[in-house]
Amino acid sequence: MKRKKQSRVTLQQVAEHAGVSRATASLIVRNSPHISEATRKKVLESMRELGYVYDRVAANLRSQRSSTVGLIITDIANTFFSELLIGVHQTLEEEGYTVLLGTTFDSDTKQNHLLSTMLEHRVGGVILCPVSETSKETIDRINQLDIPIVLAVRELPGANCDYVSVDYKVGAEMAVSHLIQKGHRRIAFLGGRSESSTWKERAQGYYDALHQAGLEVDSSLVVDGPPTREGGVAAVQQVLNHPDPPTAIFCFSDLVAFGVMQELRNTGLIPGQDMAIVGFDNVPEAETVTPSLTTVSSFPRLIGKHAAGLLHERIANFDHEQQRVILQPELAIRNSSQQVVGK
Amino acid sequence: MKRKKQSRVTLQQVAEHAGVSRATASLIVRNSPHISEATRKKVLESMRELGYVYDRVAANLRSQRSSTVGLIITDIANTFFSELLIGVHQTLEEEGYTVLLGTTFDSDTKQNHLLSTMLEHRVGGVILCPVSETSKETIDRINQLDIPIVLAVRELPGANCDYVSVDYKVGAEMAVSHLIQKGHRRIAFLGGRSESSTWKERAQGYYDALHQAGLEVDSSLVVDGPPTREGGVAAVQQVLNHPDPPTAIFCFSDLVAFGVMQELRNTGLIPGQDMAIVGFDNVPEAETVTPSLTTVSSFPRLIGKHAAGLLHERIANFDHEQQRVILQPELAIRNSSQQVVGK
DNA sequence: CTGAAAGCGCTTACAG
DNA sequence: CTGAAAGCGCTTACAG
Repeated sequence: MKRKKQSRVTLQQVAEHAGVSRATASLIVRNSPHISEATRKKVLESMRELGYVYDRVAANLRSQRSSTVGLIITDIANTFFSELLIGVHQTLEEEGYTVLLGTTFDSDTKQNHLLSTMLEHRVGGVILCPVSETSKETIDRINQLDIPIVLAVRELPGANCDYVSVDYKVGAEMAVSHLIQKGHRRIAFLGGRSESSTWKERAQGYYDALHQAGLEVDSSLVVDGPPTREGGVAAVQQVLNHPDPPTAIFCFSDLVAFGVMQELRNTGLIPGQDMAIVGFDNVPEAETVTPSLTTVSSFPRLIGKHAAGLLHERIANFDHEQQRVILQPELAIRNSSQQVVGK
Repeated sequence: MKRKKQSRVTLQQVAEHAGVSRATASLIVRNSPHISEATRKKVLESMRELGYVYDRVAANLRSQRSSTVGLIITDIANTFFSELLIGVHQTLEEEGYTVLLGTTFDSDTKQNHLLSTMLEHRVGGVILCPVSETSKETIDRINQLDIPIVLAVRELPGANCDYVSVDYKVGAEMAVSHLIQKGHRRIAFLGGRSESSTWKERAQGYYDALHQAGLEVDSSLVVDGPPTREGGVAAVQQVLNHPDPPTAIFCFSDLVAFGVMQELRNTGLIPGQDMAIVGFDNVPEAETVTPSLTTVSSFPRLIGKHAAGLLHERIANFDHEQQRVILQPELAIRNSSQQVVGK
């Protein structure tokens, strides 16, 4: 059975069918109040009968508006980002936006490509979780087009945009101070890209906590790498071969922590008992893994909500002054860090 | 510093700047081969200088094409769906599509709303992971508009669409047969919405495996519920109060299994030792949880790839005959089911 | 409320 | 390759 591709029903056809002008029909789809109830009903009925579907794309083209927004993240397989996405979606869909999603997998090329595509699609704004080596030109390009952009999660030096994130430095400080309080003196910091602002801020918190306790930083206990399970596995291997190995590990993220715990088991060590572990993010899995993971809550869904809110404001008022929202993290203490060190 | 919203550079302006006609400029942005190298270079240079951004929306409107595709899933926080999303994205972005993402959280209202919005945005097609109680009207509506649609993960009775999924029945059979082989005679089936095709198929596999082993089905060991961690917690509570409790649990999904394991621990039972557990999906966490979870691999990323492939074909050739892709699952045997029952 | 006209930024088709 | 014209489906502005 061959089916002919029927063309879309237009507002013109609806108007004819209902016996009104196209202008009137247009007012009705846009919910104008200056229409008598009788006409409105008649036209809505015609739409239903003809199976009319509003063409938002044509409308946006004519009125120079946009009802889409781009969201670019680095890794959707990371629960942190799927939570952030939920926050963005919830807020933006309420406001009537549709979200174009792109995942960069931390590739700058991919990021540029995605941004171009989104701009070509006339997005009204972009929420960007930038890749580590994002160039300032990337942001400049968007600013020049006067497309509102909100950075989330990672800051870009010199970028002139709204920014929303969590205070990673304070989070790292909380985590490391907690370990120190449990008696640990040799604490490693594993995983994460050392180029990224998110890593640098955590590193700063890590240093600060050590200094406050009068401990020296041993840079051989700081090993960066991909912020993934595999990255955790690789990083912990390096540290375990250390002549004077650590007794506790502060991990860049929960994902890294899971890799670390897995690899510890592989080498016969029991995480939480032979080695204290603290993660970062507080993903749902952190609660259910064994031992349950002490970690820093970074509230990704809330980050998403705030980013969406800022973007919405910025779209409404482009010249609004630049805003920064920095959420305060919280330490969730669980079993992976409870053992007190007794020498 | 007030900035005036500058309007978009148009192809017309580019043409004028380069001293060619608008038609020629249009041919160049569309990579037509009938253009001399010199002209092409000149025009591309003008584009760069003026900061031209191709307006794909206007182009699509004129040419009656679409470069977007809708993807509707039920829960992005579920790794199964984020993996599926990755598969869809990878395939579709290669083909030049941009993905509009929507999450229904299993609400029919939300699903209808998302579909409407996507149709209004002129999507070229839709990949739908339908909510459990999707009405046939929902699909009819899309079919009437001649918008290609591919169903993924859940089948809808009577829906006249391409479909891609995993053979859940066979997967469930593998899981339950494995438990029977380990000596279990009382095996519960926990979690999942009993209205959904994905549940029914698993249930069928569960029944079949029991029958093949000459075991009777005890319907009090079958407890449905939300396909989430919380659902697992709730379901296992019911079964633990059973006068003749099971020795093994086949869970609707890994997520349910994690909830089950968590709750077992809460009640003082050791998962994998006091109670054998098998999950479904094989999410990354299944490997790292303790005990590591025996589970059925359902290859969500591959499902996504196939769904995207089918949609792409269907867009290219609307009258192509209806296709079904059913992937074969695999059992990943780990520690949560290794204990042999000795009475 | 209506009607006729113009225009958003592009593509298409056609005569040169 | 060019140029002028028409049109995708809508909104806008304006005279009635």
